Amino acid sequence: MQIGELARTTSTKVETIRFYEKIGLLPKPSRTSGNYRDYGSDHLARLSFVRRARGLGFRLDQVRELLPLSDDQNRSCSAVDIVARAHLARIDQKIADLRVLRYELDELISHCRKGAISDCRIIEALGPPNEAGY
Amino acid sequence: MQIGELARTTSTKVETIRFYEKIGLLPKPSRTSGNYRDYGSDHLARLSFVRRARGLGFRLDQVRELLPLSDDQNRSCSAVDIVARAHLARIDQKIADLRVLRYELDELISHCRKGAISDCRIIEALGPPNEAGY
DNA sequence: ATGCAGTCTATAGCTGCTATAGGGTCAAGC
DNA sequence: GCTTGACCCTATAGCAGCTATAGACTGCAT
Repeated sequence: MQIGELARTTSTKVETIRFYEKIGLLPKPSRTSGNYRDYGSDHLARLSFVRRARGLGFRLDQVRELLPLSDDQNRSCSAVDIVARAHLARIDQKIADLRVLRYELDELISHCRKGAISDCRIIEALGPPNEAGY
Repeated sequence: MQIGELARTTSTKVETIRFYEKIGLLPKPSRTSGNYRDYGSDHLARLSFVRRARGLGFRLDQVRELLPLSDDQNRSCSAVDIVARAHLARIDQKIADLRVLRYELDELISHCRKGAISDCRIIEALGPPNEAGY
């Protein structure tokens, strides 16, 4: 299986696969006589793992943490659980942050609509501390 | 006012201010005899604007869009409104995406807890499409 | 033989900073 | 007058996580 096919089956760009190889996230595959990368099912499995983990928002260093755990199926669950829970906490924090942001922005927009054209609340709120009180 | 003071009053790092200047987000200030940057209230106002907008999650190119609008107070509100609403929509989308993510991850974790040590659902779910059905 | 899709390496670019190296400036204290 | 220390200067490289480019080769069909 050459790189393009692997890319298609995992919805990954070719360059990304080569990038993962370069940073050691994917093992170097064997090469054909024409120096083309030749992948097997083990590469597919590993890349799928990486992509799924990335899709769940894990950062590359966390994926790196999870990878060896995926190898020995025994006793790994608790270790995985720790990483996953930490990640969940970060996601919750991010959601909370975005909600605050959303609220603030929504406030600004609704004031903008109500206000006269000449005094835009958004612009005002974005001004310096001493000019626009907030 | 030199750069350190401007940095402190706007909670910005000195390097960030110089960076903003380099990319043309802040106008070049005059220099003292010793080649130190010398800022005035206009710089303070503009940097405050940039930082507030960034704090609301606007990207730098959006801040660039908003900046000229902040200059002419008349007729700008609707233009600002458009940018702000687009930003709000993106935030909503991001929150929705994170919620889906959160749910998926939570599912995995709870199954992991319930399951036996040897079959970790998280690892399983991260496997390739043909090995772990999902 | 030629064309074209696919692959190769190496390198630079993206966003939004942050950090480093290696120097200059300025006010205070001895 | 000289040093110390805090501040400032420029230029450059680095971070994540890719993405894009240049310039060359391979492999298959016509």
